[in-house]
Amino acid sequence: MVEDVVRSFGFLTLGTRMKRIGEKLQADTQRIMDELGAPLQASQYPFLAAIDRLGPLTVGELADAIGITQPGATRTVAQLVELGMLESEQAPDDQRRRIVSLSKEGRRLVANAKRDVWPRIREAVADLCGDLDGPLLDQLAAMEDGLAARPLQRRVVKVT
Amino acid sequence: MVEDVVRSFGFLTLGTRMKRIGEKLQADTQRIMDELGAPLQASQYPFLAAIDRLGPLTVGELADAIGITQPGATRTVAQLVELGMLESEQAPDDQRRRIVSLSKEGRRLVANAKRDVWPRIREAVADLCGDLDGPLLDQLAAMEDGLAARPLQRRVVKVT
DNA sequence: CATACTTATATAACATGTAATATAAATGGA
DNA sequence: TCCATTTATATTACATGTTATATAAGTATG
Repeated sequence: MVEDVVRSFGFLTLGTRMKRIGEKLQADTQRIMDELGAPLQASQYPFLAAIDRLGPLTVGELADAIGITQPGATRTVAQLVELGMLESEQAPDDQRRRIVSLSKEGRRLVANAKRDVWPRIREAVADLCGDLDGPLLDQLAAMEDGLAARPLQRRVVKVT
Repeated sequence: MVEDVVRSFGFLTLGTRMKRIGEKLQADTQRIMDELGAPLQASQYPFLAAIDRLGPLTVGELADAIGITQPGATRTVAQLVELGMLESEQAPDDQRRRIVSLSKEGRRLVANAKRDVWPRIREAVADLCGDLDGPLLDQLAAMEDGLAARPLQRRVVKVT
């Protein structure tokens, strides 16, 4: 076994390390959703959830709400419209803006996810890091060790 | 201002959020390095640092040490060889393995970075989150607020 | 009111990760 | 020893973020 230098370097490589943990969490989350029959990419759900929570939003507002750049939001919105989960229409007063809202199927998907999928993911992540405390680097180490010992999939309450 | 839903959703979107913070840290780190005249991408330094710390490594060992997949390591090693920072040679006993080591210029770059760049980055990140404590989500919020208030670049001790 | 600025979205080029698979070398058992 | 399996690296296709820039619509000023 080779030493994990990104862990050893501490604050110097914190960005790399947080990105790496985030990607691992997203990948595990994706597997949980696949098992539960959720038909989208994990990265696409924040768009549905944001509109479900805040109501119809423009592309720029979605980018802000999700914390990515506008071109990223434009692309994912286009994918979700293509998949029939979102609808977008020109704003009546300002032809530059596009108002993005949930389609009927999008609303159905969100309702199912809220009932069957999101609570389980929340619990699994809480199982991993809900009780953590102390310095940041220690918590990150605990998360990495915890994921290695038992990935998120095995922390999900079984579907009966 | 639109609500930051990734923050609001807590554990449900933790992966997205950690990835987002990691990317921001990397981007800020990149800017610091650019200002300090370090000529590589932030994501390439872990390769140099790993070999500096552990000695010559194979591609697979580098991937393990840095925590990425082997194809990612193969690509970055190829870039750094192309840039003249790394050298790779076939292992004498096993023609499949490539032993990757620092070139003369790579060693010079690491020496400079260790003296002038890495300590400053470490300090800047420590300034952001060295004193954090408590639950993970609170610490992440503090990091996001801290970065928004004063990016890493402005936490670097000025070069005299 | 025409022209210059600003704003919202789209597009292009690129960075950096992944998974799946190809290729070549080493290894082990009939 | 030969062939099947395993292992190490390379390649391909793709996901998802970025920055820079184009385009089109709104706004404001001479």
